[in-house]
Parts: sequence; C-alpha cells; structure tokens
Amino acid sequence: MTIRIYNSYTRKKEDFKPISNKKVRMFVCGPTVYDFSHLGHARTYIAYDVIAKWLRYKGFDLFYLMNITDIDDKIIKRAKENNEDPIKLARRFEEYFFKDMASLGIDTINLYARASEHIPEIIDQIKRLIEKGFAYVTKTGVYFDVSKFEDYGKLSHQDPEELKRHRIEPDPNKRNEQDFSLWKRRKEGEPYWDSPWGEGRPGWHIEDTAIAEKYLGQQYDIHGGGADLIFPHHEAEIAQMESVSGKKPMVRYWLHTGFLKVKGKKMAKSLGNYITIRDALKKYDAETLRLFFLSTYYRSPIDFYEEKIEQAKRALEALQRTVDNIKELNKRVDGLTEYEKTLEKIIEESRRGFEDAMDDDFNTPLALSHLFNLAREVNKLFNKQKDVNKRLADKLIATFKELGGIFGLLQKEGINEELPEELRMLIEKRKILKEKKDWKAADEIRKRLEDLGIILEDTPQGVKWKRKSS
RNA sequence: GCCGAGGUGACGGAACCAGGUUACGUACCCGCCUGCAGAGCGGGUUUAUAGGGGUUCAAAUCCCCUCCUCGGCUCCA
Repeated sequence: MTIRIYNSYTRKKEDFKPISNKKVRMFVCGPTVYDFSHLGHARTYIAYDVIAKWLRYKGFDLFYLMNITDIDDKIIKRAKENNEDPIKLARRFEEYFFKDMASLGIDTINLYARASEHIPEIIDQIKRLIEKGFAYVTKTGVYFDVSKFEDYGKLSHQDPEELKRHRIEPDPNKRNEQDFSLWKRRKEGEPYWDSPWGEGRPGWHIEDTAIAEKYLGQQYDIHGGGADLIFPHHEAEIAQMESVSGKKPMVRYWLHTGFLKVKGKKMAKSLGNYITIRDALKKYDAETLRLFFLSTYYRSPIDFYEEKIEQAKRALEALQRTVDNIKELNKRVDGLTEYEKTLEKIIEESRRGFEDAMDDDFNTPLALSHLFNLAREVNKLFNKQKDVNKRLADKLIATFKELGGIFGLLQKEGINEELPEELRMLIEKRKILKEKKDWKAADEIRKRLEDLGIILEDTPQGVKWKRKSS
C-alpha cells in the first residue's frame, strides 16, 4: 500500500512519492547542544526514528541526516557562565546527546553534521544569496531580505504583513524588521571564522540549509522537526534554499511532531518541570518510554504524567510476557491443531492491520492495537494447549520481534539467568510439597523466595520464576 | 491582536481527511481457570464523543455558533 503522509505545508494527507523512486532523503532538525536533552527531544526523535524504521521496512532506501547546532547564542552564553570554551561545551553536550539517543534505541540516523564543520558551505550559500540579491550586508552582519521572497510565511500560513507587527527591538540596520540573520559579525569573546564579510559566525537557519544542500541536494523528500520550529526556523529555511536554487519546493513533505507538556504546562526550566532524558531513564527503561510516546499519534500533543508512564509500563510487561511465554512453551514438530491454524491466519491479519495503520501517516497507536490483539490470541492458545507447533512458535516470535522492532520494543532477550543452587533446591522442594498437597509448607517457600525478590508462578506449563520488578 | 492545536469512558488514547458496530491499553469489579496467589481468558464499570443548532435515512466524523484548555507570533524538538 502507498504510504500517506500529513504534510504541514498543505495541511493534508498526501500519497508519499519520493523524488527518485525508492531513494528517500530525510532531514530532521537536531538539537542545539548547550544542555542535557529533555523528554521533548526524546518524543520528537523517537517519532522520526520510527518513521525511518517504517520507511526502511517498506523497502525504501532512506538516507536520514541530522544536523547538530554547535554554534549558537545559547551555547556562547552558557559557556561564558561556565567559563568554558564554547566549542568544548558543545562537544560535551553533543556526547551526552548521542548517549541519550543510543539509550533510547534511536539508531536510524545515517549522518550527524555539525554546523561548525560546514562553515565553507555556509559561506558559499550566503555568497550566492547576496549575488542573487536576496541578502545584504550591514555593519552587524548579513541578512536575508524577506521582501524579496514572496512565499515567506507560506509554511506557517502567516501573512508577512502580520509578521511585521509584533517584533521586538527593531534593528535599524535591517531593511525589513523580519529579516533574519545569515552571518553575525564577531563580538568579543565569541568563536569566529573568516568570511568575505569579516570575522563572525553563521546564523541559525543557514546552518541547516547549507548542510542539507551538501548531503541531500537542493530538493529532497522529507524535512522534520518539532512543531515549534515551523516559525521562524523552517520558514527561513525555505526562503534561503528556494532563493538559492530557484527550485520549488525545497522539500516535498514537511513533518512536525506535537509538543510535549508536563502536567499541562510547557516544559521549561523556569517552571521547574524540565525532565532530562537521562533522569527519565533512571526511572523507566527505554522501551517503556518508547511505548509511552508511541501510544499517542506523533502529531498530537502529549501531556506527561508519571501515572501514564506506569500504564505504559504495565502494558509493555504484558506484551513481553506473552512473547516470553511462547519461547518457553514446549515445541512439537507435527501438524497444526485447529486453534493453531486459526492463529496462523490471525498473524497475517495482525501484520496487515499493523501495516495499514503505519501506512496511514504513521498511526502508531492503531498499529500497536494490532500487536495487542495478536498477543491476546496467543494467550488464548496458552489456555488451550500445553505445547505448540514449533514452526508456528517461531513465526509468532519473529512477528513480534519484527513489528515490535519497528517501535524499538520487545527487543530484549529473556534473561537466561541461572538461579543459585540454594534457591533452585527450594523451588524443587516446593514442587514435591505441592505434589503431596502440603499447601502450607509450599506457600511458606513461595513467601520466602518472594522476600528474596523471586516471584514464583505456577502455570500449566510448570513453575516459572522472575525477579520482582522495581 | 494575529496564527495554530485540542476538548472522547475511572484514566490514557484511536477512529474524524474518505459520515453507518466508541478500537486498543491501564485501573477496578464479577466469572472461568487455579489448592491458593499470579498470569491468562470472558463479561462488566451508572448517559464516554464539551454545549447548542443545522445538513442527512444515519454525525465523534460535515457546516454554523458558544464555552473551555493549550501552544506559536522572541531562543526552543
């Protein structure tokens, strides 16, 4: 089936047709590395991670590029406060960012590109903008002249006249108040590079288009980011790139993720509700966080409450339990029972349902529901039979792994931990007591093990144990 | 002021674009299973689609009005 994607630019779902057949080029705005990444970043980058995984699952040859803003006012400001070199500070937080991404299981990005390592490309793009008359030089730097670009405001659907109105502290050197900076002239104590317009550093928006042009070309398929970037950042990117290339559109599909709130409020340090990824990962594992985020459509806002994550945690545990149970079931090699035949059909239906949901603008909550449905059908099998056809079991596990894998879920191998001899003896002893129907003594052992953090469960397939979860 | 998102059960959250069983998950209750517990399965949780009007055989879905919440317009994923 064709993938349908909601395009923020047209505000409609459109059939996904990459520019060159099976090759897909995607750019997602990366972070400004001046502090630890927070749950808002996690939400956005998990969303694009799943989108990337889905495109690859569908057979597209995806190149996924992310920039890293390592030169920026905020970095410089923070560096001054810390009395640290700005580039060093940026490298430090970039390192933390990569670690956080890895912890969250985000592994789809082909290339990270630092702004500071693309100064020649940035300068070159600014040069071409000046040559074409879209940019001009002032005492403070180089600016983009938005009056020369008639589509300015199209992505955010704002009237350029309207945008003029509420600007703070107009710069007298600028032709139009909403003109944005391409090159900022050097100030004391700031990192700088040489340029035809004097020493200085690039503006924020030009980093992205220079990097994107280098690796993806002047026109590409998907550009993503948080909804907060629509204006002015993405608007500026369109202005820059389409002015330089003369080609429209710069990007076929604009994707924007919904905002993350914390208890109804925007997450902000000043409100004291700023949650970093690393802090969240101390309490919840990555799969739980992923399930939490993916339970909501990527475009919808999410309100973060601890209770909601608890819900996600339980749901994930149940799903994982089902998968683990299949693994532990005795395997037969003979033919399928009636119910197994039914189940085989349900596997296919679930996969189809999952695929259709994902094809419809990456509807992860709906796709998840098919995974849960399949799990329920599998659990019915456990109630009916003590063993399972091996081929079917393998297929079930493979399906859960593969579809779950698109979400970054169900990837943990059951821990084949051996219990200490002493504890195993206790379990053996309890088994004998149970056979003798000495329930009291058996329960005492179960209680004793529980106190040691071992939960015993009697199942039709025998005694199982697990560690108490925190 | 301008632009935008949204208000669905106890809670989270789909379905809205292409009108016709309120999916799925969590919690709680009952039943089955079990020696018990847990897990699982089945059923249920008083009127769940903000309110009002309209179109229609039929509205959560389309149109209009009202109320409320949140975000952007300055750095932001």
